[in-house]
Amino acid sequence: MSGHTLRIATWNINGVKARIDTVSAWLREASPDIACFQEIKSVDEAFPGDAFEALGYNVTTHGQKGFNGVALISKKPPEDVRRGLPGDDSDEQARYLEAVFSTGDGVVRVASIYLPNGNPVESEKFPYKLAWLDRLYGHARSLLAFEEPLVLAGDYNVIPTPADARFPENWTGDALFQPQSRGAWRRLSALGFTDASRAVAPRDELFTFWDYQAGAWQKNNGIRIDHMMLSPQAADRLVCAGTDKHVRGWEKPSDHIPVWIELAA
DNA sequence: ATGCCTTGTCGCACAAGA
Repeated sequence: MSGHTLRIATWNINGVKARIDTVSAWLREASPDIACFQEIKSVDEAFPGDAFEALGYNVTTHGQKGFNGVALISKKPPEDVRRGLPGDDSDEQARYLEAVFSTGDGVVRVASIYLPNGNPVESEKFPYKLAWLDRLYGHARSLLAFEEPLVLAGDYNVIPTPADARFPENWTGDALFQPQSRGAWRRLSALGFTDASRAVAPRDELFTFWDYQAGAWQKNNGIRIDHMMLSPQAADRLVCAGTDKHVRGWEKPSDHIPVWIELAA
């Protein structure tokens, strides 16, 4: 061990154009080595990469018009960039971006994931979510064969357990808390991934999302849906984890907050 | 609660989010 740590974060920023100042302020404060963004809501050509490059970052995007879209912001340039989740060539939604980064101690593979919301459950959106979870399972299993530090980070749109919601009874009919969604989450975990936030703080609230509506933030009506899943080789290097909850109280906040880990590097 | 906010779109309201 060199004694250094690699700081990796994930944040659903809810629109990069509306969040340039907020995101820039957070990058200055948190100084992550790698940041995974979701819901950039921008095509690649319109992504304001200059603002982040001015802070010393490389910018890699996988966007689409209006909705969805993911990005990787990194102090070191990415290698082996993969855009899109394998398993369905007809899927045109930009929800998956993966790359490899060199560190002081080998490489780390990082994915920025924006899982489908899936509501309402009686619509076609819910089976799309479950199919996407199945595809993620298959791809994650294939990546585990590399036996390297791997971080699957992002907005999973899954509330894993009742402890991950302030009012779990309010979510029983929601796609985020359906038995099928939670079952798919458990199957992914059972492949051998470590839920970094829970591993470090088993009993804390650790909410990552508070709705803009009905004073959810003021009432602490939150849920934990942004997760960082670590391969065994990444989990072996886990030093600490946390959330930047104070960012939810800033001007023009996203409805999600940054979630981060530090890996020995 | 179909509501409550917020963002993006080429809008003069709407879809989507969670």
